[in-house]
Amino acid sequence: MNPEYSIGQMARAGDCKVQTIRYYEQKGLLPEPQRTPGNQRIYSQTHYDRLRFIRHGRELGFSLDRIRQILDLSDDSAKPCATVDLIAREHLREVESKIERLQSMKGELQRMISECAGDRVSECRIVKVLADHELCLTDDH
Amino acid sequence: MNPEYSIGQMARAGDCKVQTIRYYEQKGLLPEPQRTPGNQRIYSQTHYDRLRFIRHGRELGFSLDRIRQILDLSDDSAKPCATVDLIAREHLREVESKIERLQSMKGELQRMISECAGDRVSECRIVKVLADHELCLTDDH
DNA sequence: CTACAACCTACAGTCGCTGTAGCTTCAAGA
DNA sequence: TCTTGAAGCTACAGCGACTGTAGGTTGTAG
Repeated sequence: MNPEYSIGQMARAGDCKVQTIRYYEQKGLLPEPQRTPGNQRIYSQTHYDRLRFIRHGRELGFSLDRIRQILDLSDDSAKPCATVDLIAREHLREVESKIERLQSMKGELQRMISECAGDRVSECRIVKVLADHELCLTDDH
Repeated sequence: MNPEYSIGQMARAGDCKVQTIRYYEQKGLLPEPQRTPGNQRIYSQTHYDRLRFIRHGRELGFSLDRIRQILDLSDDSAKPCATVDLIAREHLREVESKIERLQSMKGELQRMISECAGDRVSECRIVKVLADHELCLTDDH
């Protein structure tokens, strides 16, 4: 009745490698499961759900530490969820600032590439811009 | 006449740690500089420029390997710069796809956060969405 | 001469896995 | 029942790009 999963089935469910699951166990994110008489791990539905939780968090870019925090908080379902909210908001802010940084990289890269008309390295705009930060700053505005 | 720099001055110029410079040397990105009689590194203008080049590349998100490639190519100034162009274009593509992935993370995070109205973890939308990927997929469109 | 900052080497640790070596266990087919 | 091959096991090294630490030496200003 209670479903059981091998580590391979877990890996497929979580879209990750078998080693990743053992790594989560080692890092304390997944509790140690029971073993078969031959020492192989057997996971319960609880483990399965927890792994999916972790993997989804990872997909959203949460660090394992933050996922651990959220898991700890959500283990006690009576607790207020303000802290979870806070963690998520902080993470959102970080994602936004990463996007901003990448956007400005993108802009600079595009400018650099579009200006490369020379066919020798000695005239290459890309090399020049990389060599001299001022070139891209002064071009900027 | 020829300016010389200590490793500390280099670090300030490149906006990085002293260890980072030693690391670049170890990885073969910066050539080994001369030393004082007391075994301290003394850098020339060439080193200085090369460090700035590396650091600017890093700011633009290039890996050290790619920076090394570009440096190798630009050392021979007669070479055509098509390869440099190619590397830059490929890098741009990668930056763009990173942005896309982060944008979708951002969207999902915002949705998750905005829907969190409960005050107990047991009703927390954030915890629910993390636990059940379907919740965010079905909400998506 | 004395402080103290800056330098030196060598190595361990970070994050989140991933890969490898060398073994054992399990399940299915002959 | 035996065999084969996939899947599992432990233990550990490696990735990228640094960063930190320990324990020592050099350089410089007062």
